[in-house]
Amino acid sequence: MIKSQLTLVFTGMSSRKTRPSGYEETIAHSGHRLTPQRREVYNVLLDERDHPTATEVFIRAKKRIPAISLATVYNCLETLVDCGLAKQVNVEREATRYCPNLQEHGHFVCESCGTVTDIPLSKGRSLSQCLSLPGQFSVTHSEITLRGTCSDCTKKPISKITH
Amino acid sequence: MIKSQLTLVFTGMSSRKTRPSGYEETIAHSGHRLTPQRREVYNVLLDERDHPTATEVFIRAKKRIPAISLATVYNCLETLVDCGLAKQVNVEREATRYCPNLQEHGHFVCESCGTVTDIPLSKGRSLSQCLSLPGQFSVTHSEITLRGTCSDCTKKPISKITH
DNA sequence: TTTATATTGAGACACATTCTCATTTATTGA
DNA sequence: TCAATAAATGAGAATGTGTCTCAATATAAA
Repeated sequence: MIKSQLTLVFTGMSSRKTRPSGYEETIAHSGHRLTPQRREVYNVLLDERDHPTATEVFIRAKKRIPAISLATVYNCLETLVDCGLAKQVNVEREATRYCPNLQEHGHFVCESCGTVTDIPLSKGRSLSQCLSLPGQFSVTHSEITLRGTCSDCTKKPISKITH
Repeated sequence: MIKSQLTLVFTGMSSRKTRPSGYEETIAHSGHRLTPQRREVYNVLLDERDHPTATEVFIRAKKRIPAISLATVYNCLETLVDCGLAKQVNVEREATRYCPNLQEHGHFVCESCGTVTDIPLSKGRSLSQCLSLPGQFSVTHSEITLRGTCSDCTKKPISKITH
């Protein structure tokens, strides 16, 4: 019964773009179980690459698993981050957003429409090269965020952010 | 009475390093008043460049103005940011920190001891050069944060963060 | 002075996130 | 197959940071 439902889920997923092959193994091998909730939360991230917050993921996941709770969404997102399948993106002190893009990249936040866009690094550059770091500092993570006006809003400057 | 106290405060301040000359005018000309509370909150930032949170500023400011409240510290910090005399520094979703360094710079967060260090940009670089930004994107602010192990903790790796 | 405006600060509030813990689900080992 | 064990879910309470409200106070302008 539940098994067949999972099969459907799998069928639906095979059309999703750029899903890392073996993501199920990634979860399993991290010592976590691949539950229906985790699977769907991950699908939500893959389906719309717009850096949703936990609450937004919750709303989208509810369409697929109506009984899912916000706490579970938080748990699932944490698991995905643990496994390395998603990254947290923090903009100022707004709610944390989630991003399944595993390449090293920066983010652009449009102050007009609020969208968060992935921006690739300049070719052959790493972020820590941008700073003149004193010796003995060893970097494990780096993060860069730009703010301004995105391409769309530059073209039609009428639409203002409404939230 | 209060006037003479302020004079003392000024005397104390003259020894503070790299205080922008004319900071009083900066506040005044921004349409804000230079109150004792704002003055001392600013002094707290200048005295210890360790990126304190609002609560930490509150604790330090209380030693100088025992009656000051946390809400006022928040108000004062907001005013200083408005005037451009301080910047907010957000690390993950931790409490916002405040920084009176007005040069464009990045931050290094030590995952061992928790300190936040200012890191100057590489000579002749701007942050947006690190990313390959599509046309039509215009940048107004940029922010870079590195995480890892700082110089001190590399040397003595015993001390671990305890909070 | 008198009036208008700005600031302070106590407490209530908003929000994102985490915690607790009973229930459910899955896995392992006889 | 059937416990026994382990892990995950989810509802609600709790936490922490930061904001809002508003009355009291202080300052500046007329």
